[in-house]
Amino acid sequence: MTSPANILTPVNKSRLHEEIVLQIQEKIICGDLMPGEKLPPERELALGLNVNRATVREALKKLEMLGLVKINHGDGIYIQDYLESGNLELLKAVIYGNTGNTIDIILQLLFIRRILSPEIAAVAAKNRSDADLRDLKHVIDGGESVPVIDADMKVHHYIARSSGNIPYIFILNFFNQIFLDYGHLYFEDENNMIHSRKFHNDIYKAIADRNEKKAKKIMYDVLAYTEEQIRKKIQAVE
Amino acid sequence: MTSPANILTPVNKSRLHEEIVLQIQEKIICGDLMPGEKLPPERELALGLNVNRATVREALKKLEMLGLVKINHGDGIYIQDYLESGNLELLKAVIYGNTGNTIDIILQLLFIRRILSPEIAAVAAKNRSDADLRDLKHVIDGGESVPVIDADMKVHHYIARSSGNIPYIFILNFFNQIFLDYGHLYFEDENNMIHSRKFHNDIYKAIADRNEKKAKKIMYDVLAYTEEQIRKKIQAVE
DNA sequence: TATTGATATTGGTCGGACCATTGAATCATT
DNA sequence: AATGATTCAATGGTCCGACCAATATCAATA
Repeated sequence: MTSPANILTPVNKSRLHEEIVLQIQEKIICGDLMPGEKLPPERELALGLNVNRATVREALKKLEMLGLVKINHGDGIYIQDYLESGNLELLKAVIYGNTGNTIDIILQLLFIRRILSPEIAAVAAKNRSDADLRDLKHVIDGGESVPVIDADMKVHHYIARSSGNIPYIFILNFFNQIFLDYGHLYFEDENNMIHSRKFHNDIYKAIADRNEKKAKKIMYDVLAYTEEQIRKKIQAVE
Repeated sequence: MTSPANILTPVNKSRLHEEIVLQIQEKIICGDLMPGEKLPPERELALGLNVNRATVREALKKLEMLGLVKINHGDGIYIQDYLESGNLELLKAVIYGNTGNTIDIILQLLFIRRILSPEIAAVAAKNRSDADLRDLKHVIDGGESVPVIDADMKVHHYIARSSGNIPYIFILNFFNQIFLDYGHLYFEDENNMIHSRKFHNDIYKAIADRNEKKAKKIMYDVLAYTEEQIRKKIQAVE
């Protein structure tokens, strides 16, 4: 389980424009730059940041995509209200930033998942094709060779695919990206690992049997359990 | 309601790099470019597309953010499996593209909203502050002067804020961006407009009274109604 | 007063250069 | 033969300076 790679933390080989993104992002999220405010022109920004204009532009492009700024050709660059225009990519920045409310957001994310995923599991039980079922089985049969957290992510992914609900697949991608970094809070406990393995088998059976209600209940139970475990873990830390 | 602007369709003043994004995006989504495949180097792409390398880079930057490609310094650019790495921004491309499944995705989106939003409404009734309530009232009191669809979006937005659930706010932003373009399917009917106005008042009262169950039910009912109306509208078209 | 048109500002694109990282081939060491 | 170090070519990242294109501003005009 604890492979050598797990004790290492990736070095920060940030690109230059990434650093600029972070810097401006920070200022917007913490309120130094308010919605409606106009940013200095690219040329000035480049001068002030002591980088080339092309680099500034790459950064601005990303900020625009995050919903943090609006770029108007011939006019200028304006700060947007990210609560109205921000997307889930931006939420990552909020989570990984040092805004102090990371834990709250994780719990809110778990709440959303607990509401949404059981219903999707039911749809999956109804709509799944035989090919879907085979993919799901393949993941579960991977067994002990693959880390539980990876298997778990894939199980959810294939359930999503089975449901056929495209938007949910993309929302789930976001969940998974986050839980990749915070999943250890749950999976570092041996009992929870066993619990999840059992969940994988149980929900597979329910989906195979096309038992919608059972799939829904199994999904709800495991997510409620997960949520509770993480809550406890957090409280223990505080 | 039908202001002059509504009968006009915005001219396509697409930036050059946007066009490149669309072109490559299309090839990836339709399967011409498969996951794992390596894209030609930037210099070659620029040559082939007959544009400057800087322009290609801006396009690639966006494709990377959409989760469509992975850029490795010193190595190259690889196509990713967007079903595993794509985010909601990419979903927009799928919706507005000509993949033929737009309507299905809209209905799936409505499904998710119907599951999620009532629960959020309940939380909002519990957590709302007096300031939240004032904002909500302000939108509703805007009355006939503002188009129903705008008021409706804002009502949902302020309910989201009242709930305090940050991730939901960002997911809702996505919903709203889509419904801005497809909301006419619902709001072009006079009865539906009246229905929505009533909904605004009803849910305001429930939230003001901190009546969680009522807020949840009111939200569920209106979303179920909306969904049904849009379903009918679609079937009528076909 | 309202419209038009010139001008300045600002984002978008260009071409060409050099830097930084990676991967593969080569060579040296054991 | 296997392993590690070196070199080199390919490729993304950054830089510079120039010009194009859209927009805002304001003076000139009807």
